[in-house]
Amino acid sequence: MAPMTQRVLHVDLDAFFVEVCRRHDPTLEGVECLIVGGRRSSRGVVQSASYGARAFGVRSGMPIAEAARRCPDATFVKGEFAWYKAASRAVREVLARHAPLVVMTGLDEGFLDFSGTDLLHPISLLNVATTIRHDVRATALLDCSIGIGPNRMIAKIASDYAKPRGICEVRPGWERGFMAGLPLKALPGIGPKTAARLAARGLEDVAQVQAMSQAALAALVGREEAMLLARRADGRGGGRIRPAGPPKSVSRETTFFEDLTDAAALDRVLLLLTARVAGQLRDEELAAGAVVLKLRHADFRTVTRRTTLPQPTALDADLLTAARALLTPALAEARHAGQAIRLLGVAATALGPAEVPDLFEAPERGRARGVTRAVDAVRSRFGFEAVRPGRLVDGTSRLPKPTDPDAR
DNA sequence: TCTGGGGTCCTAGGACCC
DNA sequence: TCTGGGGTCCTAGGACCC
Repeated sequence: MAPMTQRVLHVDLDAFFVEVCRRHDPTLEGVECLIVGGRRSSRGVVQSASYGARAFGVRSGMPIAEAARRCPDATFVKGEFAWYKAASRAVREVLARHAPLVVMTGLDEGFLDFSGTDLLHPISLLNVATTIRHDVRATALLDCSIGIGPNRMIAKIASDYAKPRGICEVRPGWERGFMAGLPLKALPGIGPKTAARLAARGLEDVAQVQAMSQAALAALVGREEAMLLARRADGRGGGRIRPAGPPKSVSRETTFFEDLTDAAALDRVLLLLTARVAGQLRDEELAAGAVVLKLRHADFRTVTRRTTLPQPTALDADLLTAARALLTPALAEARHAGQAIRLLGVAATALGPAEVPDLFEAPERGRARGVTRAVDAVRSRFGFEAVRPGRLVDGTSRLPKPTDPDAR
């Protein structure tokens, strides 16, 4: 069967984190330079900056300290993941009213697939996009930009081009012309490293790639990469839009306010991270087949250690045992290298469906399962913090603060 | 200026088996 | 005695994305 023409909308919310924070704190409504990511003195990076702050050169991913230097009068806020999630869900519901298939690819963006709809009755996607922008504004109190194109890649780049509060349509046949004006780093999958590697070979713009023969391009970057680059420069790419499957990994990590060397303190953090990972696994009815421990040394070198579990599990104790067995030697290596620990993380991976209780399992495991069910029940009513791991409860074993305790 | 947290996918080497 | 090659699983690291 011939592939039918794709018709795709990409909806991208404008300064999403910033605007959601404003809706939750009316005192922020008039603030021109608003930066979300953490307190002024925190060790974090900018998650999102208002357009006012962007005028000062503030960008997401930039260290907070740098943002504060560029925009000294900015207001810094942290925000709450739960707010973003709720706002994202509200937007998703609006989008779902307008398209047969909606796939969110982040909290603040999603694709709408209209492929084949024009066979039934021709519709103007420009009109649809205009209606969606009004609906999102009215329902979720947020602005968005929309890109329309014959495939995912084009629609996504078009929405970026339309920002803020705009709509950009690229009709079939216009792809090459639209792409010609872009730098290579605007292409999906071309990040800072690849862009630098291509630039070292004299390749910086899409137009250059378009003008080259396949052979000349292959001589520069190799046959494989040449084919990929040429395809994208031509405006083809993105693949089919399909609903996201189950997650492939679940992880929690934290960067400390100060680098740590104390093994006992690190173990307490490990306990908490593991409990959060395990809790999410059970929420989503998944079991882990392997555990990955992540350390970042003071010099920013990142080390991961992985181990396969004897059996799939979502129990705190199982994951903790595995994580601890990884932490001890990894910590010894760091100590040997004279490195304090900047970040600690735990991931569950090789995920599968929740384990079926084994009829012949050891009685302790059955008890652990029962206690876990009770803990989950309390948490589902009162939140994760309602039940804390035992070693974190007594006052002497306080968790090191991952974030700056000072107010902004 | 000093670098977050949550993910996905790819590569590459070594072990092990046939 | 020396020597294949393919397939799969496991692990570590890295690039990229939002």
